Amino acid sequence: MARERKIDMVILGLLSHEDLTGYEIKKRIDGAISFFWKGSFGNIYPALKDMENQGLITKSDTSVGERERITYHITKSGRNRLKVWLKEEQVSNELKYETLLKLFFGGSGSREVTVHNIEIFEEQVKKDLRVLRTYYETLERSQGVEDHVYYSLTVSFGIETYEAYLKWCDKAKKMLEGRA
Amino acid sequence: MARERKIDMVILGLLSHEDLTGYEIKKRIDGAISFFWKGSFGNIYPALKDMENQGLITKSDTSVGERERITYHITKSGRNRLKVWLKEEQVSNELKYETLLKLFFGGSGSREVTVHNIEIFEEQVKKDLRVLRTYYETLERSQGVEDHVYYSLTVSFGIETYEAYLKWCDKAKKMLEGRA
DNA sequence: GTTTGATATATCATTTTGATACATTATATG
DNA sequence: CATATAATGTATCAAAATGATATATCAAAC
Repeated sequence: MARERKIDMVILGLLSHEDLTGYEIKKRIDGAISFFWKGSFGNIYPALKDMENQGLITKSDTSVGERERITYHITKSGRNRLKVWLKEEQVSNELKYETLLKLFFGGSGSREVTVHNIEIFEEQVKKDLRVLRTYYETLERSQGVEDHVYYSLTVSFGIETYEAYLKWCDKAKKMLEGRA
Repeated sequence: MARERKIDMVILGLLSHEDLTGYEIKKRIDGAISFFWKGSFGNIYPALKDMENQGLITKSDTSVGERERITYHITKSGRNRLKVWLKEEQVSNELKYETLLKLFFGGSGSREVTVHNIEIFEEQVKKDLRVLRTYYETLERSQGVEDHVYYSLTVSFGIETYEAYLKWCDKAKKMLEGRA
């Protein structure tokens, strides 16, 4: 993770649409984005401080009464930083499937355990797929907005790959149960 | 990443098959495993030291001449640790697609940039798919070995998902070029 | 004979994770 | 209406992962 802090791009991307607090940023990441990226408070708050010092974002106090609230706004410099990143050639997609790790080392356990692990994965995928399909239907009903194209494509990416997962689960279970 | 150090399981899994040095462990991870997990020296060496202290592995000096070489061997306790992990219910598959992040925030750039980013992804996937298919063919030609079932399934997982990626790339490009 | 690449161990700064601490405000439940 | 519970909000910390770099030996190519 050394080198370029990726969370910066997530934050800038979100702030390019609307002003947000750190907490709200976390909520956004936990939504549709969670299918292809993650973030935590321990990640977000330091990044916000740092980016403010760099002049990529500005903060404004929007506290109500006793309740502390710091809303962040993207600057021209921040928008530029985002554009530069979008144009950068090299991308790193980091995939870590503990499920496959367990499968790969499955020889150290029993076949039943391996099959069970696949079933756990299958259940999770089915659950996520339901959520993704709900997103997709909502998008279908509200067409025309330019940004929706991009959103829609990420959701369809999820649906496409998750369906491939399920197809594989079926195949894998059959193979392990000696039916293939 | 706090909590349970996952690299331990990768190392134990590899050592359950053969004795290895830290360098060799890195090489194994960079092979077929790299499609679903990663590891670095800064990760492996401290883990080896720590696991040796815990009694999960033992080290033996196999240096040749001046050349330093520390070979690690899994203990009964280590094998047990591996089995316990295999049986653990909760798994976390952490997927980080910078490609999708760029797509999601594509509205901040131009359509051409977005399409180009998809093409970069597409090229990488095609390249990886060729490697995976080579693995698969090699496996087909050497059947019968029990462990091959597990290996074969991870490879087929990769092929299945990478094919889904390509299918999506096609769809996405068409959509962005207004052909859908 | 010398440059290049593979083998080998190790550490470091930076980033991410996941948990926790602490406090306020809104909402639901009895 | 009181009170419990959930949501909002900022912040920090230890542990773990990343990616780069340092250092050195040995084999092979040129």
